[in-house]
Amino acid sequence: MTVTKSATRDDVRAGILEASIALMNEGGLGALSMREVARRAGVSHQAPYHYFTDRGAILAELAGEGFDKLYDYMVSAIGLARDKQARNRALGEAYIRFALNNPEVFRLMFRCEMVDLMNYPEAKEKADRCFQLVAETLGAPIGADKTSADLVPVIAAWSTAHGLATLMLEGKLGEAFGDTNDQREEAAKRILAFTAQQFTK
Amino acid sequence: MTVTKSATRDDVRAGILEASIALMNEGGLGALSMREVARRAGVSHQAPYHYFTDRGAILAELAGEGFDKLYDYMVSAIGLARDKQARNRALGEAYIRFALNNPEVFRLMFRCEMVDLMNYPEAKEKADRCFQLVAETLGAPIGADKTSADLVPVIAAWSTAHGLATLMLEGKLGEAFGDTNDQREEAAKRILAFTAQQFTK
DNA sequence: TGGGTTACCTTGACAGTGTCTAGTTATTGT
DNA sequence: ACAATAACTAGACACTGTCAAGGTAACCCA
Repeated sequence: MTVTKSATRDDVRAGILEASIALMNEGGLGALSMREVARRAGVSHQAPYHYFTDRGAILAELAGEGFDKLYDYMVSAIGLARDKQARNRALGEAYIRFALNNPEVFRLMFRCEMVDLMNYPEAKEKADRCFQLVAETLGAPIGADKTSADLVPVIAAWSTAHGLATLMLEGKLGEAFGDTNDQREEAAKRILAFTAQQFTK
Repeated sequence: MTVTKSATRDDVRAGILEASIALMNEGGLGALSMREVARRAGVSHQAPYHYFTDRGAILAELAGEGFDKLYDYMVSAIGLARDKQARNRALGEAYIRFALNNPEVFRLMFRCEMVDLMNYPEAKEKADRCFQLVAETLGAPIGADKTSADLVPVIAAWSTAHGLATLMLEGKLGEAFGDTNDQREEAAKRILAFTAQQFTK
């Protein structure tokens, strides 16, 4: 029986991730430097390398956590919906809510030069899990691979939600839709509703 | 009458931008460092600061050029279309073609932490020009501001095209749609066509 | 109980970066 | 022709990611 003495390995690892998240949320991804992370975690500037091969590995871990969180957002949103149409709408709204609430992580998750999922299989699995959930919720055949024609509607819907989230996040729609996340989310609902209405006409 | 001696001011400025573009296209935005730009342009590491206040100003200039180029893509695509429906489709396709052909510039144009258009009015104007073109082509009332309900369809369509471009660019759709730009553009056409077909049903 | 292996972490160094400051050269207007 | 100004260079600073080498403490097996 090993009694925890001061800081176990896992504590250090967790501290590093915690510091990374804090930095990211405070000053954006640009503020997340290995040395500052180490400083915050109270370890030497080289300690993080014992847990993560390089900066990209930390980002990949954070992105993976992001995909898990997105998954949770979507699952609980779907759970509240009664019929198929409500589910579809809830899915898109959850996607955008996640993006607005976690802008930096969202960026991380969808920028291949920051986190190339090819190199981080466990993060890729989490991402794929999200995509599967989207595809199945929107009614694609189970296990349909991305080349299938069945997925055209899925990708179209995904693109709309993703594009809207991105444009809002990057301020390309101006502040016309409000400067609070609640207002922007409300605007997003209207736009998604319009799209959905066209689809089911 | 000033005879050009060796390299005029404008030449140097142009050389700096040229080197910037080359670096960006070769190694991505991360490879675009002030010092490397200067090295390529054959000037001291400090010379670029005489033309651009900082790294962000170079990026803003490149982004501005990007918006101009996007504008051209869209205008010439619209020109070839006969009716309204064809114009709408051509617009979205041109948007995606631009993104696929100029991935790095496209990223630059739509990432506010890299180029905050608020700080670069002339780049912002070029961006607004693009948005106006999109809005008017898609049939919004002339001069409608972004808060107007008339713009809901415009933003919905824009989101779809932008999201699709982004997801493709970042490799989130896998290589299922092919690894050449032509193949991907073809796939994008199918997806946009599906969306448009829903809208006009 | 002792010795060695290993995981964990530190310190030091290197090349690279953006940008400030100061200095130098060239061009221009009068 | 001369002073002012623009264009450019050189040096320095603090910062970055990461390699290399060293140290320390825990564990395993005799």
